[in-house]
Amino acid sequence: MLASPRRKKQPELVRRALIDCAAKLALEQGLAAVTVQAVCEAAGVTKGALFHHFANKQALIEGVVGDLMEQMGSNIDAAMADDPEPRGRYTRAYVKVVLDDLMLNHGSQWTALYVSTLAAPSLRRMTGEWLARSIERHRATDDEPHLQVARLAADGAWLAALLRDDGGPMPDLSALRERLVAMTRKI
Amino acid sequence: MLASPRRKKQPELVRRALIDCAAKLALEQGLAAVTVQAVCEAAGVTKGALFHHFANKQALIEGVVGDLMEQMGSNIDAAMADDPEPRGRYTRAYVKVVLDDLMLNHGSQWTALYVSTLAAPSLRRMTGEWLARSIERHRATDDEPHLQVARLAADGAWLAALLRDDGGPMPDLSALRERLVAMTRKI
DNA sequence: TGCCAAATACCAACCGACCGGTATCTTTCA
DNA sequence: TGAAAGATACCGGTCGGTTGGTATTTGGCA
Repeated sequence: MLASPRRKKQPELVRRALIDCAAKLALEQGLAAVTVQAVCEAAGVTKGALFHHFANKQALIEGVVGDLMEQMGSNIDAAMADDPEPRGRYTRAYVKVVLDDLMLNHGSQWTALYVSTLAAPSLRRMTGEWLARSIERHRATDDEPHLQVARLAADGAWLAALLRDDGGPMPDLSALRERLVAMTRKI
Repeated sequence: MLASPRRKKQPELVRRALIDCAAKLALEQGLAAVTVQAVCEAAGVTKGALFHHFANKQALIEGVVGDLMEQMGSNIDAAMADDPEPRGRYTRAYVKVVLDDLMLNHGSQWTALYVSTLAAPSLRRMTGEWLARSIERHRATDDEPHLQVARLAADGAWLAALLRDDGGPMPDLSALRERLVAMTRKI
């Protein structure tokens, strides 16, 4: 990712910074706070730089979402690599990644952002298609109803974590994780 | 609800119209489409009227969300009234209401709006507190882990329905409903 | 019951702030 | 030196909200 360390300008880093700052703004203050100006200030560049890297604001947001999906995908792939049992492997990885993220980051740094994207119809379509492809790809091993329930519950937990970001503590997440993982093994 | 039919001005109806139009806009075109101007045009009044009924835009949106939660709550109460078994009654009602709504409205007319509210931190807090109170109220009968999983799965289904509003058809919702309801009865 | 002031309901016009986006110029690097 | 990277300055449009006024309704009193 890093270019030669001697160069002063590192456009790749600026691009990343813009995406990261947009993500941070979205999850901390809501999607409405993601203005071009705010993102530029947070990233320490001007609008000229932003519009040099992204054709328009929509492209920036899509960059954020794409980045998010990419991370999610590689996390799931990593979790799957450790699992010898083919049946339900994808579902187990999905559950683990989602719940571990919730436990580690105490409310998940991605949750709010992810949900933010659902508010805009265009981004919703983008996320939905990615998820559909992801599930379709593992249809051979993860198509049974009880596996679907496990994945849905993980999504629900993720939603619940979002809703209680100041409120009381999340009920035992590790127990829930074990319960859902166990659910993928029975029958 | 209706006042005397002869009167020309019926502020209660105008207030309702504003809330309804805001909700409609949000779910059809996303929360970003809910501008004060757009809501007023849809309701056939001017901005003066809107700001007479609501202190600011935030108050209008909160009105929409409050209305939504009220409907949800009364639907759940109605479903609970038909259930003789106390244990898991709330969870069963929750699952039924959520999934029936999804089945009936083919993607749910409320889903998109509900998720839209999650994008804004203030509304997120509002929704979260309502949900927490709702669960707390039924802690005596619905606090067991497998009931929590059922509710989370219902939430997940609701999220999944949102993501596939144009894509492929939802996998068998009525089967999922039966599965989750059955889950509330075992053990 | 009829009347009239006060409160309510609503409208038309307007405002400053800020939005996304562009045009143009300067700096930096290969 | 020429292309890429980024800065500065600016634009038209729209946003949430206000102002000042006009209808309509209501409640108290004769």
